[in-house]
This record gives sequence, C-alpha cells and structure tokens, in this order.
Amino acid sequence: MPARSSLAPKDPEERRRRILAAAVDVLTEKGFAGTRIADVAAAAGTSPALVVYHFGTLDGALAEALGSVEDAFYAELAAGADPDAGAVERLRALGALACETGPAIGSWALWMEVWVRALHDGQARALSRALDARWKQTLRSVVDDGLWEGVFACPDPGATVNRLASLMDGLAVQVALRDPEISAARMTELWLTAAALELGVPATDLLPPASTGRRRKR
Amino acid sequence: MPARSSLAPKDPEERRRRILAAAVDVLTEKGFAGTRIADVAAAAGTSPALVVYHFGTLDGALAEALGSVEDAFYAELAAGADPDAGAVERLRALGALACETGPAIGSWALWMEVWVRALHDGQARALSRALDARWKQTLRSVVDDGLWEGVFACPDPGATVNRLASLMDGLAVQVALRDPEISAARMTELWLTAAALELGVPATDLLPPASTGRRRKR
DNA sequence: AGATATCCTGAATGAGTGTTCAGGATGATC
DNA sequence: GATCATCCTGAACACTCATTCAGGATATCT
Repeated sequence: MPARSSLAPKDPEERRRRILAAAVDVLTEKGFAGTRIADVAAAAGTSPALVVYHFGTLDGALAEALGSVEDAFYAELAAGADPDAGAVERLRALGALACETGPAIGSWALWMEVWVRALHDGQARALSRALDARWKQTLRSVVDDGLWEGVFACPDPGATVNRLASLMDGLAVQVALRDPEISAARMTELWLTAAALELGVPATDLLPPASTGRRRKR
Repeated sequence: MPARSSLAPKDPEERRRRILAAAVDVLTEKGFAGTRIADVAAAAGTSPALVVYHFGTLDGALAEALGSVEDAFYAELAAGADPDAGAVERLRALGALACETGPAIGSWALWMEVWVRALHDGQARALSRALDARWKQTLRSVVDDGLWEGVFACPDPGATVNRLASLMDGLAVQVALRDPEISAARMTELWLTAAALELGVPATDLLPPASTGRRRKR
C-alpha cells in the first residue's frame, strides 16, 4: 500500500520505462557519439548507477531503447492501417506516416545513427538489416495487393520496392539535415509522385488534391 | 642535396599528405566515432604529436582530410567527363562513377559519416550542404542539357533532380551496409532505370546493353 | 520486530585518449 | 662552425566518462 514520497516515487518498471524514454530522447538529440550515460540518467531524473543497475551497460540500455522504438512504430502502423482500404489509399497512408516518422524507428535521425553504427558494428548491422527487411516487406505487400487489384502496373515489383524504399531513405537524409528545399511535406509529395510514376498510377490519385499550392503553377 | 636517412625521410609536405591520406583511410574504416589520433599517426608512420603539430587538432586533420577527398573526386569527375558527349551518355557516366565512389566524396561510407556528424555539428552541416548542392548542380546541368537537346522529357526538372539525387543516397546506404540484394552494379542498374523513367528515355539507352543477364530470368 | 531481497545513490576507480612539453635531429644562414 | 628555424618524438599531463562498490532506504515475509 504505497504512499510514495516524491523523490523515490514510482515502481521499478516505471523507472525502467523512463530511462528507456530518456535514452531515446538523448540519442535523438545527440546521437550515439554524443550520448553520455550521465545525460540519460539526468533526463530520466536518476543517477548513472541506476542505468547500469537495470541494463548492465550503456550500450545495453541504448540497444533496448532502439528495440522499444521499433515496437512502438509498428504498433502505430498497425493502429493506423485500415486493412479494408484499397492499395492506393494504403500506399498513401504508408508514405505519409513513414515520411513523418521514419520507417521502423521513431525518427529519421535515429535511423541514420543506426546506419552509421552498422557500418562498423555487427550487431547494429543485424538490427538495421532486420528493420530494413521488415519495412520493405510492408511496402512489398501493398504493391502486390495493388497489382492484384489491378490498380498498379509495374514490370519489376522487386526493383520498384527497392527504389521506393531507397528513395525514401535518401529524401529523409535531406529532411533530417534540414535542407531548406525539402520539408517533410515536400518529401511526402516527392515520394508519392515517384511512387505514382513507378506504379503507373496518376499522380493525382496519390497526392492529396488541394495541397499543390507551393509547386509550379501548372 | 638531401640524402635522407630512412627514418626521417620525406619532406614536410610529403609528410602532411601522408597524414591526410592516413586520416582518410582510418576514417573510412572506423568512422568518426572510432578514429583515434594514434590510429592516424600509426597509419601514417609517425607519432600522434606530429599530427597535432601539423593540424593543430585531430578534428582539424579530419576536416582537412575530407576537403582533400572532395577535391580529388571533382578532379576525377572532370578528368573522366567528355564535354562533347551527349546528355544521355554523360548521365550514364555520371551515374556509374557516383555509384562506384559516391558523389563529392571518396566513398559512400565517408559520406554517410558526414551526414550523421552534420546532424549535431554546424560545421559538418555546412560541408554536407555545400557538397550536396554542388552534386545536385552537376546533375541538374546534365538534365538541362538533355532537355535542351530534346532527348529528355520531364515535367518538373527540379523535382526530378531531387528524387534522383535522393535515390542515389538511399541506394548507397544499402550498398554501404552490404545488403546482399544490392551490389554496386545493381545499384547502378536501379538508378539508371529510375533516371530513364523520370526522364522519359528508353531504359535500354541508359543501361549497358549486354549486362541484363541478372534480371528477370526467373 | 527482525531478516531479507529489491531498488537506488554518491563517491571512488581506472581505463582510454587528446594535447602539451622539453628537447633532439636536421638543414639553412651568417 | 656557430646560430637558428623547422620538423619531429617520447614521455608526461589533464581530463572525460563508463563502471564498480559500499552502503542506505523501502517493502515483504516470517
């Protein structure tokens, strides 16, 4: 029957979650290279020692934090997806969600951090591969559905999925680096236009109709 | 009239160049996060103190190393380009070279390192922006030439250049992470196919004719 | 109440690493 | 041939930071 003081308040599980959330925040803001165990602890309102107590090591905490983010993303994806919708609509929703948050991980900046870490670390590479495969799989099934429904036309679906996934990665880099030319909204627009081109759909079917204000008059 | 011993052999300039080259090697292999001044010194066959003597600081040495790589890339680009060739051929050459080595920097892995550093560091961001702009400019001028020649057709060249540049970045990530599905050759193929689609050119005009062995066999 | 396990912390500890420093070698200059 | 500037090095130095540790609190159990 707890009536906790304000300083040692929540139960351990809550504390763990807070640390993970704090780790995600710090990681997003400072990247792997700049994340100190003291930062995570401070952001979570605890001591560095507690981080080690719960996760054994800083890397352990960061790894588990990434895992939690992946779970959250796919939960959100599942929650937002309407399985009864047509492939065109599902593709549009998928593109919009991913352009906003990044595929398989909470933010594009995090995702990029994982890439670079994967260049030199086997475990990160495995994670990156798994997330990438899962993401392409998601994309692929929408494309296949569209082909089945007859609304998409595409000579080489495998190549198309590769290109669309890669295009999104590349666009995301521009957005993450705050290229003034490419906002998140513009990214969505560019990506959906490419998808329309690849899949033989009129661009107007994928792009939200009214929002063409910025582009070239015609 | 030097008859140098073998231990303190070359002149200072040569020593500087060696250190820069060593810095590029180490950086490519281990990334920013893993590059120690001792590694650079060892790879250059000198002492850590000399690196500081010449460049003031480790970061200074790495920055100058990146600059040297950019110069080398554009020199190679200029050397390989035939200004008299048509836009189609120049686009093909550009795509092939960039897919092999990365745009504006020696290797894709290095390029990715710069991205991630740019997420948190203003100076790296400036570098990344400058290289990106220069690269898109290069691409853009080929596209414009093709439009002028009448061999390309493309409703929105700005968007197309953005997409093609981003697609290359994204594909490069796959290659750099050694995705078994995407080799450098496959990357070139995918990119040129997308370029053909974007620019209204028959894919066969951009792809080397005989090399279609891998695709669609199944 | 006493004993015990869990959760937590402040203060060391110690490894790793960029940079400084005092001086050694080499070649140019007077 | 003495002086001097340049180039270079090994050995300290100073500092950051993940991790350890001894013990304090709190709750549960007997």
